[in-house]
Amino acid sequence: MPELPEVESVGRALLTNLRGRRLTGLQVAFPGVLTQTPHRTRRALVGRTLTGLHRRGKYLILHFADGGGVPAYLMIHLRMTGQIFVLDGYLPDKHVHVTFDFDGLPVHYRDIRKFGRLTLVEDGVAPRALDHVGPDMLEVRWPEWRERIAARSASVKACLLDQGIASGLGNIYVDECLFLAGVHPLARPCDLDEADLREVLRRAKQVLRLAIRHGGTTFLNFTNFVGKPGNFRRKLRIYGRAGQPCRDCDATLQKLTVAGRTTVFCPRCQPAP
DNA sequence: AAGATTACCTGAAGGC
DNA sequence: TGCCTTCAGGTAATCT
Repeated sequence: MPELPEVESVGRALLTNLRGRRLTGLQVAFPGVLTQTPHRTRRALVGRTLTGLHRRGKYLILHFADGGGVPAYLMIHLRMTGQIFVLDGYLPDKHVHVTFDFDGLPVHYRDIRKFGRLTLVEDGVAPRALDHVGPDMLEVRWPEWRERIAARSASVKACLLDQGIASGLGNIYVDECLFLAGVHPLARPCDLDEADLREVLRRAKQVLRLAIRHGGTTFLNFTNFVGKPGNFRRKLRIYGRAGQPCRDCDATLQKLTVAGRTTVFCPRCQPAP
């Protein structure tokens, strides 16, 4: 399940391998993952050069220029099962929906559950399409964090999953973050003191940076640009470990549903609000 | 009007 | 070599 670190990992590889390359073709097997028709997408992008890329939360924004006019952008969100990769001798299966031809180098978009989207932005203002997305979690500083979250009365877990408050965390890293911060997932930000809110932000950034260094987490089917799984899974402190002992205090980790998601926490390290 | 719930998809896993 | 149910979780749309 790609969250910020997995998207970052894919983005870095895309930039390294494709910057300066010209898009010479675009094959679309399943148009549903595109926000515009294959014809329009092709017309907007084919012939242009990939000149840059940036990431906000779980979104990747690819910059395409043609040496003069208004640049075009392709915003990519992998949602649950999206993958972008290059593999030597790879034969696309039924889950490969789009293949980019970068001057002879095939780049595949594969997505088993078809939740992901490739959004074409032609007017040169890609950020406007991200207006509903909050700042990247790694960019948020304490004063902004306090302003955005302190008054909330939803569970802190729901707030961390809300990409409009800050973007990048998903279910795995939210649980890791709250465990490290010693904060119960059902606690409400409006009831927490500033030290706890500060700690939640600090731990969120810490776990994201650590996961980036390890190439992300592979739980089901995340693979990086060259088809390799991430290495962070063995570092996970509690995600997927309900019923097992806490690595810090030996208490039995518990499971409950918060904000509609499976949630694991330590009843001793994260006392009930 | 914020917070909660459901729809979108497919595949894996478990019960019988 | 089956059938059915449940689960996985990011986001948009829909509810209360």
